[in-house]
Amino acid sequence: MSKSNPALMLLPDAPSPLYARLTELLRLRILDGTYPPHGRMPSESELCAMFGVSRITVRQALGDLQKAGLIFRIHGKGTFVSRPKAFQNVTALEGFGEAMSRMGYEIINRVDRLHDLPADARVAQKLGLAEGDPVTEIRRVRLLNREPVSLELTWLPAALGERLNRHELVTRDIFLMLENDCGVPLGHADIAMDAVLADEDLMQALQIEEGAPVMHIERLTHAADGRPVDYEHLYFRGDAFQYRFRVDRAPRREGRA
Amino acid sequence: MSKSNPALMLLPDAPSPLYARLTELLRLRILDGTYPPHGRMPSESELCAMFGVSRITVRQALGDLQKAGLIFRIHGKGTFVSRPKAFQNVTALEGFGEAMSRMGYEIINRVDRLHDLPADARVAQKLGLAEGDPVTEIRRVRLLNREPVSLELTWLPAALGERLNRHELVTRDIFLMLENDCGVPLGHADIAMDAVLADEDLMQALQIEEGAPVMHIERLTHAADGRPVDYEHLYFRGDAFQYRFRVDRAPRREGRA
DNA sequence: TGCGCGGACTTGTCATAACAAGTTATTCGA
DNA sequence: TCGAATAACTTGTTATGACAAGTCCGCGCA
Repeated sequence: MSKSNPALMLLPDAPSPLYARLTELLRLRILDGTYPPHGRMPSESELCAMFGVSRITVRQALGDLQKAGLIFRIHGKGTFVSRPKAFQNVTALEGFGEAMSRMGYEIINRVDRLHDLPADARVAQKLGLAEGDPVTEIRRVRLLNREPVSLELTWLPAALGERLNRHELVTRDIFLMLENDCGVPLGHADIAMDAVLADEDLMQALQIEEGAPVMHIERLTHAADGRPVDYEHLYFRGDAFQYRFRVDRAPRREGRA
Repeated sequence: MSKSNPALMLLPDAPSPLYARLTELLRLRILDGTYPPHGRMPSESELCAMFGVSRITVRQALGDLQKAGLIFRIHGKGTFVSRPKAFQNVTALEGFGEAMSRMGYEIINRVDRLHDLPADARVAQKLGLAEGDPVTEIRRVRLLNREPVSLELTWLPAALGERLNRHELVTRDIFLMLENDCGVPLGHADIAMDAVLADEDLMQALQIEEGAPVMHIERLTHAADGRPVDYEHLYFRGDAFQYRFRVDRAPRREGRA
């Protein structure tokens, strides 16, 4: 019924779902100021009329924008544009390089080690393999503007690890290579962080003093289907790096204070 | 039409939305093993028939479970239970006490300080106030099973801070008090983490040795409308605590393999 | 003047219906 | 026997319709 609607025709690809196109269109209007921060958006029924779509479609689009943090809704009042938004969807699972290059930093990875070996008990358990199954072990030092900021130990199932290009490991994130080159869509990661003191190995790798504070991050990344695909231990210099992100409040189920 | 359905009647409160009750029921069945990890759940139409609800309701419930990471869906195949799931939806903005009590730990807060004072430049900037505007400063040490795990410094606009009950600060999270008692729905938080060494103050507060590693978290929590409402510096003992959470890969626009 | 009540908005929930699109197993034809 | 078409599933998308519940404004009554 909305095939001839000019507004939606403007969007790049007709094949994608209607609500997705509407989401993008509204996102653009928010970003370009058509709907200014803290301003009220058209009501759901107005949007239905404007774009010739049903309310269920409008609500799906608005729901996505809400999840992305661009708008918020107040029952009985309306839908409003969120404030400027300092940093957007940093909640998202993102490689360190992805995040840094998005901010304009230059990242180089020094690959210290890259080889296959039998999985020890811990790695096997995390990756859902049997002890002794072949895994690829990667040890990298990441340099941000020539300064070492982190030491990263990575284990992948060897079947995946063998498909990584050693040369590209210097500049590209493993995440991107897994998704784009290996056809493994990523789903989520379980993360544990704590603070530790630098040991001998870390001192050398990160060029810091003994006893300097280091942030330790254990990250197990899963494919979209839930299979664990990438197990990492990351050590960040406490003095040179901050891990920043944004978390959203879960939709509150009634009042179970 | 589903008023007489026995399955849904088992749930505590009838007043809450149907899909929410269905979500909880399915969550229980997943947790108690009725639907085992990696097993297939009943199809959407089967669930419709089982509970006498429409597919739109079933899909909303399943969507919530998916967001919570308990299930995943494959187009054309079915809906499946995620693996064991070590820790759940910790992506959500959640108070420390909320998270710990959910895991069965006993939390006590020792309130060292609670008073109003003029905001300094940094606090004023973060909270969007003018320098010198009154803010409430709270200093707490959190004890988990009698052991100190964190030192927390909190600043709130005085208008909000005055509505907090000092007595309740001992056992309840500020987040919950803001939402339930002050009527301030929370939206998101911007977080920065790094590792530092314990100074004199931290040594005493957390009963650790000098130079012990401490995880430092700066957190600026915003209300649903984007207004900053709660600025905190948290210091966690590196040896006694891990910050754990889960992040999801950003939904890939189009080319999503 | 002030208070309450209702009407006109808003978003939230839910039902019914249909078709599209992806997966799997079966069946039929070469 | 092997392969392709197909039927029978699945989840994904969308429309239409209805009522509930929250907010706000103004009208009328005391």
